[in-house]
Amino acid sequence: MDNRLDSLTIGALAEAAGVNVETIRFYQRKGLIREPDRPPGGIRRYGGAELARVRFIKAAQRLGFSLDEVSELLTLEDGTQCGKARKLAEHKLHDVRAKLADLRHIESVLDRLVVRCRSAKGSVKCPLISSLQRS
Amino acid sequence: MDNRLDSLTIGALAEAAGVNVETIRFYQRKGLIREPDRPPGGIRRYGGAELARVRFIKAAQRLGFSLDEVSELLTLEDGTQCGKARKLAEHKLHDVRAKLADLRHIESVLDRLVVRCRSAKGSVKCPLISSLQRS
DNA sequence: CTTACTTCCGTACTCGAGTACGGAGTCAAG
DNA sequence: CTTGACTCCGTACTCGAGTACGGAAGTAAG
Repeated sequence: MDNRLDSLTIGALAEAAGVNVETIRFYQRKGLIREPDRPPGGIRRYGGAELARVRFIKAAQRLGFSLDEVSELLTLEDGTQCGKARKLAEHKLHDVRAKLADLRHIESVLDRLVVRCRSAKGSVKCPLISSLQRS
Repeated sequence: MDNRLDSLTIGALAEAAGVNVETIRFYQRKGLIREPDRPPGGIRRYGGAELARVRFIKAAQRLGFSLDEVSELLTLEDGTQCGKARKLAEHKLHDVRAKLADLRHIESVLDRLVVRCRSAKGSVKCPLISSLQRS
């Protein structure tokens, strides 16, 4: 079919996926992508399947999944075990919401302090610093 | 004044600040807290000032400041350079808001996918998995 | 005085996700 | 057939914030 995509060197694969060669090798060591057989005394060739995998990994990472979690997702590649995939996503969503709550709290505290600092021109002590000293 | 707080061993200091002894030693190496002189052949004693510093560090960390940033904040301890402190806080607030935006986006994508997975009972392919394969 | 707990100190390890390095082998162009 | 680029492979390093280890020396209680 698509010959350009079926005999990629590791460099071409990396380029096509927008990652570093070392990243491909790192994923191989982690078992995230298959390491094609090496023709005796030659170099390995990669196909569209490997490219798709690297892209899958990157897409999952953008949603906040760690490589360990990605490797679980990869075992569900065929799309027939939606329940398991959903569980992983629900769990991640939960994590994300927890982080959001943390950050929102930090945002509000920081925002209040910044506002106080802005209107503290010449006040005795910096509100930010004294807040840190009190807490 | 408060003798209990003015001759703390490193262990007592750590305990009082709610951190590990190794953490104190680590902060000392980083120059975040002063290392009291060691009486010849004796052990170091810490005072309320060191305890306040550890607490300051922990409070700043809770607001998202890294130890490098905390060490900048510590140079403003006297509270007379509110402008500088405010700049640091504004910058951090900016970072926090950027992270919030990222996370909100992730949340919405993940939430949509989870919802689709829930109502995809028996559909041909798991929406989450196919989304990862497409992106 | 002994025993058990701390301190001191340097070094090394942890986690996560890569990145860097160096030497040997291979491949394609001129 | 040489040159330069690329691959292979193992090992080591990066960052951030600690944690762990191990041996020597100090300290407190009985």
